[in-house]
Amino acid sequence: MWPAFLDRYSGVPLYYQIQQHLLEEIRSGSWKAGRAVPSEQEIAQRLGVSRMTARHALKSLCNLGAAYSQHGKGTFVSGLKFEKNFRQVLSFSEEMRSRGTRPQSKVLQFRQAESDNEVAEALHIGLGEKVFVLHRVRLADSSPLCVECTHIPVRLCPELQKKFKPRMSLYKCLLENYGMQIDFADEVAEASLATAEEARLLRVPKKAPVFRFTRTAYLRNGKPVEFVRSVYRGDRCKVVNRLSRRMEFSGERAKL
Amino acid sequence: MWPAFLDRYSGVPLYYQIQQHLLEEIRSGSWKAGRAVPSEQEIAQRLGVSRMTARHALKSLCNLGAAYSQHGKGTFVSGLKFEKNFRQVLSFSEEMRSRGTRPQSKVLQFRQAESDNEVAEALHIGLGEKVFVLHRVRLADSSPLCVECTHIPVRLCPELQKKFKPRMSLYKCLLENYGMQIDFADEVAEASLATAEEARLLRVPKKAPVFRFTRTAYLRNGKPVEFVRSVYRGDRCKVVNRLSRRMEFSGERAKL
DNA sequence: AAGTGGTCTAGACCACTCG
DNA sequence: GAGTGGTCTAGACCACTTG
Repeated sequence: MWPAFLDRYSGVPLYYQIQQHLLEEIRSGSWKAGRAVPSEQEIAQRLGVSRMTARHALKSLCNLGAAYSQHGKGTFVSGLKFEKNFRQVLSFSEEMRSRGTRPQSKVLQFRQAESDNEVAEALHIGLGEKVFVLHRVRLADSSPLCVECTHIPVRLCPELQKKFKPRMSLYKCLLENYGMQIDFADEVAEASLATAEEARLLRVPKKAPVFRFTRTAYLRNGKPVEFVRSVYRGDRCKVVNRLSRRMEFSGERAKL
Repeated sequence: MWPAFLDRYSGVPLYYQIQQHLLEEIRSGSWKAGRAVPSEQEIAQRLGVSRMTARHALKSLCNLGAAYSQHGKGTFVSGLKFEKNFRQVLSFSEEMRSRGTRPQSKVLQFRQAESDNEVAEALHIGLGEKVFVLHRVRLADSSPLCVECTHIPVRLCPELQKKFKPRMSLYKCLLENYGMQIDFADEVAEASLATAEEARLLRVPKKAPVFRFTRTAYLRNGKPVEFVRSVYRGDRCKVVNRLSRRMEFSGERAKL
């Protein structure tokens, strides 16, 4: 069926090479939705790996959503479209570029301030603790898309005002200067109407529909590093999400 | 440190018993954020299980977001709050009950129709193929929250009009009569203003802010079974999401 | 009965981190 | 160098599905 494509000396994990190979068959459309993927035993025999390694490859494939397993039956190609944009935590610049539009921003303010109640709670810091406040208008292809107000504890990145240049990506700046990598974020969206001030900045009529977001971004260890309030033009953006019905991620049964 | 709590004859997987035990320590607050969780070897030795089983337990704990691993350092308690409502695919009834409010709905229409372009594409059926159309106003504590228009292919559940009673949960009906269990859904939200008709049904002023959703719900194998258009009152709901920055789920490196 | 995925074992070598 | 997680092996038994 397949040639032996494994390279045992490349340093790339075997299970990952296998997963990528299977993924390629699925993405290319060679294997239709519902078709059985080779079983653990078949992979193990054909490729000369242990069954646990074959299993690892299949499980990782399922975790990607490309396939699903049924106890006693087999593992099957899922009917998902891969072209879909799965939503991720992207910085504004990343998000715009991934859509093929040119990101820009105009800094309205960049100052230190004391955290208010909402900010302190979101960032797990004391009420009144110093935070940087970065207030920006964000543009896509030279036309305003949103107004953003970012809060970051001063304690986490003391020299930020010197390190950060208006043109650069804030996330890149945090990573390169402080080793802080954003891993996930919690976001709350509300449907609302633009205030007079917002309407002016966004160049929309007063009381135009807008999204009002708050977002808290975390490191991998769960520590919050950024809290953002933003207002997006309703006519220029949609919020896309994938909701899971499973309580767990990869086949676990835990109740949280 | 711990007594031997494993029951090898209960039928409950060992890794799962271990995971639950660790989770309990974390949820109860006995183990603070950042604290090292027992290592794979330590668990294996103390509980008399193989290292792979201990590893499985820790990995599943990480997949839940309760901990995170660092190569060469250890596994640590994450700083996440568990009380947070992770968003799931819930039927309207489930979602309302989970918030402690009483769900109701008023059926405006329940008929067969031919799929339009958007419906056909979302449900992967032919243009014009028969679908059930269920048009409802949804109430929470006797006050209107949203207007919903659900589309389901007739082919998937031919007798639905006989099986479904206005008071029951549609998801429960699909599960009990057709064995179809919704597993996940893709949702698109827009910020918009209520039309005159919507305003009347929702009992809000004309041009009040609303969310406009479309939602496609899928089975575990990726087959779409339901497409919903809905309009929610902006003053009575928020959209909460957790965004991931990882491309993968459980530590994989695949690019999709 | 045969094939499948789910769990488990008892080892092994490696890369990484830290003192 | 000691401890950690990441990968891998070659077996094993089980529960589940299907013919």
